[in-house]
Amino acid sequence: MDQKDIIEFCECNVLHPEKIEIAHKNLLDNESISLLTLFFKTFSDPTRMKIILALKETELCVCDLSAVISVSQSAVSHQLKTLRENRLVKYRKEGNVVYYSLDDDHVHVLITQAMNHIKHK
Amino acid sequence: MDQKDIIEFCECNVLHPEKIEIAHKNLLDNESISLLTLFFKTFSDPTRMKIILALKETELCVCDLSAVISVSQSAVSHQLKTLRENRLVKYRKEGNVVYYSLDDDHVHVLITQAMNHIKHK
DNA sequence: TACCTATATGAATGAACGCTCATATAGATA
DNA sequence: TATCTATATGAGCGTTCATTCATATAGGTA
Repeated sequence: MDQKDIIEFCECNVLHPEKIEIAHKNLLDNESISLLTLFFKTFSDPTRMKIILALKETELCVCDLSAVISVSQSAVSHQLKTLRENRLVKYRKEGNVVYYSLDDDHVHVLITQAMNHIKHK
Repeated sequence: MDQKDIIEFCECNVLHPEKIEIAHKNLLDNESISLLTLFFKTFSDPTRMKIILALKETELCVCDLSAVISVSQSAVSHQLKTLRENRLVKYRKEGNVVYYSLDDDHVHVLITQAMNHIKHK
């Protein structure tokens, strides 16, 4: 992309072309930005976060989840749908009962790092 | 907390007390949940994500940022306020011009890990 | 078959939020 | 002082989204 094209958008005149060039190299394409922000958005809701924490060590049925995190069955089901769509949980059915578990072991590494960030501020 | 209190909320009856006890130990207090989800929420907006990426290697003034990520000055300023409040950026003033830079070197580790997660799905 | 139960889901509602537009503020300069 | 410019910010608007409520679905059991 041309410097000219990059700069065109701006409404003011205090521009630093060398810095802008460096910054521009670190940007990502829109598709990546979208995937990235949607991923983080999944972790930005308290109900979903509680579900993820609850499933850290053991599978739970919807009823268990509702009880453990004190959220209505319907709300839990709605959020489980979001977590399923983002491939963060998987499930198995046993008769009427659906057992959910984490689909990604690495998730808790991310959460732990975020906690450390918060603590050190 | 008593099993009885935990279970009270649930509307159904298929409960697994042993699993519930394990899950319950991994929950966090409401304050921690709130801090954690607010932290992730900061990364869930495309404009803020672009700002963070742009600032990876160099400081930029508001005008530079607006130009690099092609977002209006006003929108950039609004999002910078959010990033400031979450202590993700710091700034220095030089006359009229305000230079922003990242306040946390670890942030990009988190983003890189998130990217890896997405790629492997 | 009829009914009970665990889970899923559509619609409605209210709250949160990101943008635009207009304007305020503050530093620089004439 | 008067004005110009870079940045900040309040109000308003439209959209997104999490919850509740009502209901659908599907598996079990009598």
